[in-house]
Amino acid sequence: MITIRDIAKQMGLSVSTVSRALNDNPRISQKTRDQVHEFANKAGYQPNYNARNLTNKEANSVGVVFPVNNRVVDNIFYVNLLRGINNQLSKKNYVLSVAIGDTTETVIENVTSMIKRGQVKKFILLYSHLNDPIIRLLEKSPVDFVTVGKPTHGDSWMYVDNDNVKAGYDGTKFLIDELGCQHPVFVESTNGWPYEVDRLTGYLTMVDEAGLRPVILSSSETDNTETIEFIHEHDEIDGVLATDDYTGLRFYSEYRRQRPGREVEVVGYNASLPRELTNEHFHSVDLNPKEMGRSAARILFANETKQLTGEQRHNIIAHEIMV
Amino acid sequence: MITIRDIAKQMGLSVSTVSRALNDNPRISQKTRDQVHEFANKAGYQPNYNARNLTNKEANSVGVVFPVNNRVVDNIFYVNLLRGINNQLSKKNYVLSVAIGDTTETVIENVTSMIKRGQVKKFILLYSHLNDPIIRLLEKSPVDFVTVGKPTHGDSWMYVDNDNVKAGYDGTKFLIDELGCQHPVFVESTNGWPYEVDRLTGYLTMVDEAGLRPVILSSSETDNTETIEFIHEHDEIDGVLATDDYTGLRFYSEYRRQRPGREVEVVGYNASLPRELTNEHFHSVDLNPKEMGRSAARILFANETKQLTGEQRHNIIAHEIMV
DNA sequence: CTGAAAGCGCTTACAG
DNA sequence: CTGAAAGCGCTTACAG
Repeated sequence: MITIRDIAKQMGLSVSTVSRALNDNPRISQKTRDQVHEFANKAGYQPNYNARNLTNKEANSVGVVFPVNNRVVDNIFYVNLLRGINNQLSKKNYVLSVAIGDTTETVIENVTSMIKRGQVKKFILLYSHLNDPIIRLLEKSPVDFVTVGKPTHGDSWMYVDNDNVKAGYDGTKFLIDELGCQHPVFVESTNGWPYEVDRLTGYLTMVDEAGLRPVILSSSETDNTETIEFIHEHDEIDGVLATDDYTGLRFYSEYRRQRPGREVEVVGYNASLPRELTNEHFHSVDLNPKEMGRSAARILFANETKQLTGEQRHNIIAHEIMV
Repeated sequence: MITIRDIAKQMGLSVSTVSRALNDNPRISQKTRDQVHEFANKAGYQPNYNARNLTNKEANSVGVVFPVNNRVVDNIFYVNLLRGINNQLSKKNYVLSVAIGDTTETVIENVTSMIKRGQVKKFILLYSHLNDPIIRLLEKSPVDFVTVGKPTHGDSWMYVDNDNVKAGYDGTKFLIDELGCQHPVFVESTNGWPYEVDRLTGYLTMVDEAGLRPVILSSSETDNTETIEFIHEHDEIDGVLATDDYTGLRFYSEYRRQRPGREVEVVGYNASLPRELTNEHFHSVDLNPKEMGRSAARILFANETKQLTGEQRHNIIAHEIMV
């Protein structure tokens, strides 16, 4: 691999001049800068980042932390986040380092060594859980981080998120206005994730605006007796706003099993199911994870240039209903 | 962050001695080594890898390359590969750097800079495509790499894979022996991936052994008229061996649509669908991606210690039928 | 506008 | 068994 020293020697310049030229230091004449850049490009020069990071006490790497547990259907969301993040990192000559493991302990160790080794000073968490030990660790470390999903309360740290109240509202509106539902039920998981609470708020607002009656079902992933009971007790249901596609599809399957021949319209979230696995009664709100990833990376870099404050410390990404 | 120099000063030793002690150099007395290790541990010392890599001309990072295009359902497979890979990398104090992008050009650029910057000297490709430009690039670069999936022909490079002939055989056997199918059809994608060819071989062998008649359907992802025709022409079909879950579920859905009230048993591959999205007639062969990831990383490190040859250059991971 | 020198935190040949 | 010194490839204060 060619070094700055090689360039200097071949161009009859000093190492310092070449370094400054490559970094576009105004103290070097425009002419020299241009010449050096051209030479470097032709020679396919790339700075050795181990050296550069060592001198600058920097790290051209962003640590991307996966949640410990995740469901099969969520993976498309995470991979699209990766796509968005890396899209930005490449431009900045940064590398995307993932921290992923089966237990919280493994991930903590992983993250700790990334920091202590001086290899990572910026992190993106692909989730935002209450009392998450990784978040606590990052808070007291000399690093920057952004979560995907807002903090459970307050604006304690930087994040990207969707407007989940609006996403709940829009999904419900779609059920009522576009699909003609008169009795949409809100189906949530039993986890009580913050985004579920927000989508519920949006649902309630829209249902109220439409003069309809709200109905809520908490659907356990392991036990569907409650769901079955619910379906039998609520003959009127003609639409479902589910907090995610998986929950929606679980309800839908059970519904079809319990009431053969009848239909409900379903709106879920995440665009996480291939079209072929569902049918025309199934809709999804795409949260645009790729854009969320991009945005997360942008915030991280913006905060480096100049400490962000208030509103600048988070970004809300638009969602889109996939008909 | 504490450095080797800090330890040296505080222990009244020289920097060289501390360095050697930490690297367990036998030229340092066991006693000193122990003392240094203990001190370092207590102090939470972690070597600065930028410095270490610079001196050793190494890179404690493995580049993990995602395929450019992938289907929604494949992501669980990739994320599990990541889990397995990182499980090994953590032990070796290596970091997992992902290369992911929307176009081949982006990914090539990504990989090229990783190499030229001296940041990555080992790669794992999460796929193995014929005439893949990334593979060609890695072949002529001074790096090691392992693919997930065997080369299209020969043993040109290191890889991990499943025994897909056996996986095809076992899946078919399961349909016939356990589920009592007499007319299992082999459903493949129109891509002709190498693993599909192998699974077909296994299918044909088993069908032959059972004295049954083989039937093959190539099912396009975009146009299912052929599939529909096929279903109507083949009244006898009572089982499906699909080259992946997605293909299997697509066929199943179409089958149910075309022949309401009738059932077929389906065996797919990859364990990529949540249980709730399918039913008791749907089965999947789990290819154990996490173990594949682990194994890929192991090969990479083994090859560093001592150039692997022949059989050592690949690893076949066992599969398992999820009933 | 350009250069010589020091330093980032490591490792290792050379010396004792 | 231990240490002083050079060097990995960069950047930047200091000097001219």
